[in-house]
Amino acid sequence: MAKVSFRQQMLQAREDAIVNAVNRLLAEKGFDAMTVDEVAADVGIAKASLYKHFPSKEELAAAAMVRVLQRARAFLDSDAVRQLPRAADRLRAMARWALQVQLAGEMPALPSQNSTLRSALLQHRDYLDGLNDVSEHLGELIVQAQRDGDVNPALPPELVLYTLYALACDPVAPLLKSTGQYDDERVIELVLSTCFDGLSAR
Amino acid sequence: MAKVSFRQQMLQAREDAIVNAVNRLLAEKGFDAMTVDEVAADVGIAKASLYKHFPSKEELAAAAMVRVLQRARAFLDSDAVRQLPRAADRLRAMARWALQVQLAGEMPALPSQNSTLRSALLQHRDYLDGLNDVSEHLGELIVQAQRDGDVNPALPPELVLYTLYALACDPVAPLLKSTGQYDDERVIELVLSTCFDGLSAR
DNA sequence: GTCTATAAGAGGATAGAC
DNA sequence: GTCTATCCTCTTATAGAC
Repeated sequence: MAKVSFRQQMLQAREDAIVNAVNRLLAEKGFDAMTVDEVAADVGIAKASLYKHFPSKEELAAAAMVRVLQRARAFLDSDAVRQLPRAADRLRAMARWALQVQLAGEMPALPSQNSTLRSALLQHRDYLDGLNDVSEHLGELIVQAQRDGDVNPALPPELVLYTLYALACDPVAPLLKSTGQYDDERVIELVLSTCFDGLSAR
Repeated sequence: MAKVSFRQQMLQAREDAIVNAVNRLLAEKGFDAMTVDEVAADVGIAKASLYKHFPSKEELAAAAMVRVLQRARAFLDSDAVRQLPRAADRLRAMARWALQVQLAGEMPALPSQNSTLRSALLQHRDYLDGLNDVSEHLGELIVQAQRDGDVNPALPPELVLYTLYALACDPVAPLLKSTGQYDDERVIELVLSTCFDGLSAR
């Protein structure tokens, strides 16, 4: 009994290491440029061993996406967020979190265009569940923030949702950081400002 | 003399057709998913013939990027834009133009991450010249709009520039259009609103 | 479950005839 | 400059021994 549990722990640890590597590589170079050989080398095992854990490259990417969605959900449920009184503050905290993850090189990037990966993900139960879960949670916050008069009620909630998702993938924050003029915190403040307050003067 | 000119015209027309196909395919599926075979099939010539015109896949993509930058520059120089009194209005017109091109499926998409293409483009004279040309032009408009008090002067001009570039590549507008609830014009108005006025209520 | 070795195929690029 | 046919590399995926 204890032996089985131990083996499962080892298995879990190994798969965590794999997903970590995939996550990092997806953030760094994207799905197409990431090769399974690289993942194997990064984890330090043979490629064939990888395929014992995950049946395809698409499943590898899906696992990374599922995990980042879980992280997002966990952050939404965290005390740090729930203590914030206004829904708009919680949305902003979420956006800040996504930018932090992105600047840390841990935001796996999917091709926004149609691809083999996109169609694979759209049939992936865990991924869809995770995406729906986060989207519904955010959707409620958006509607609430609009009721509170904090988020522009003239905007369709889907637009607000899409805009927040886009924030996490946009190259703006990394580009701004790459100029070397601002530290991470300043970059995040600036990008949040353009997103929530717009480019126009107020 | 006339014969040579005619041949050059034919050559030019053929290369235009190629760049058109590349542009459309880049917009539809991106650089990695686009194959040279597809381009050749789309143009209606053999792949080997393609390589007589452009020496590599990267050069094909670069040609498409150069042309869209030329189109952007031409729009900036057009009467429709120059007649606008305020720099901020000209920036908004530019953003609107980019969204129209994107919704028309004519905005070639580059991988924002590092890739073979990115390094190739960074050594491509015509591309860099075109990009600098447009960026400088936009940069002047941004600074002027900030002086006018129309664009938030607290934002670094590079951030405004990057944000405008990101607008043209973001999946937000196509996604919103795909819901089928809004026509192109409405989608563009909504996205422009989030970009310039932000998500927060004013 | 881990390895080495290899199959299988896609896709960028080229040879050579016309 | 256009074609057909081919090369060759890279990459996903698997076979089979341990």
